Amino acid sequence: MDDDKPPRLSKKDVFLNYKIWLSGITGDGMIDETTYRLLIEIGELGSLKAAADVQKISYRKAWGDLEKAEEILGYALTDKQRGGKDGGNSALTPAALRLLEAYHALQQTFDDSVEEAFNAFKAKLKPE
Amino acid sequence: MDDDKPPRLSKKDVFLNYKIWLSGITGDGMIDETTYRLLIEIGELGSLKAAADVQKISYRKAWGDLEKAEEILGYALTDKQRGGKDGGNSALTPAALRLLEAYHALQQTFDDSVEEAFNAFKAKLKPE
DNA sequence: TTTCGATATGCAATAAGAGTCATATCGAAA
DNA sequence: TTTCGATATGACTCTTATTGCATATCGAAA
Repeated sequence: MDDDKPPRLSKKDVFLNYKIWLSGITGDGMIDETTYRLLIEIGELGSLKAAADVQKISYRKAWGDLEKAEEILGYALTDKQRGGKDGGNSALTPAALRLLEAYHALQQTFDDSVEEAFNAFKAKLKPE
Repeated sequence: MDDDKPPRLSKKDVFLNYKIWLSGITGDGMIDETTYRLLIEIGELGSLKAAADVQKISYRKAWGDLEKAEEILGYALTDKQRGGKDGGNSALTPAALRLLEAYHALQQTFDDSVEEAFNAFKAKLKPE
């Protein structure tokens, strides 16, 4: 009795959104999806500036986000070099790699439980 | 081997935060914790203004939030009366009651899975 | 020793969201 | 038919976040 019609999008469809982030006790600053992706790109491109460009956020913000992230955790996420022919570069620390992996797992867990919870939600709401 | 030391708070402790919300396809407006609590209070107090006051948000915002919520869902969450001796009043529709119940269950599911996921996260991060 | 481009950082300009203020509308009860 | 207080809504102000701009610093390679 399970019909497999593809779920049609109606103008009145409702979606569940969520956002998770890490913070320190002060609540000042956070490590969220933006920070996560920024770090991923830094690891990939070896440059904070390049990572900021790819993520389409200002270098100013990217730099600040990274600063906050390291402040919250209390340890460095990147090794940064200034100067040199190419102007400088940034690389992820081993700690950053662990963070990314753990954060990714966290997101995955959420994605899973979100879908499940949302299905239950819609089922409850359905009988208009 | 499980020592029951109360978890000490260090300046470098990290906390997991999350937020969930419902939205329509347009992404304009949302139904979140604020809306949820506002509706609860409306049901309790029979007045949007009173609910806004209790929640310590401006009537302007409360009204707008409610407007958006109903727009997203495509049906009324409140029956509103203007005029009369007491100036008017608001009451929840049966649909609103269902929404609140479903939303609450959604939050509950999250609260549970969050704690679990975060514990796993911290365990992964621990081996500094 | 000059050069080049990324890192580093302050600060003014903007944009987005929420709050404040003002004002209109409504209708049961006095 | 006057009154009172909540609903309704525009418009402006305030806050906070982000962008944008300017400017300094660094150091390997040419």
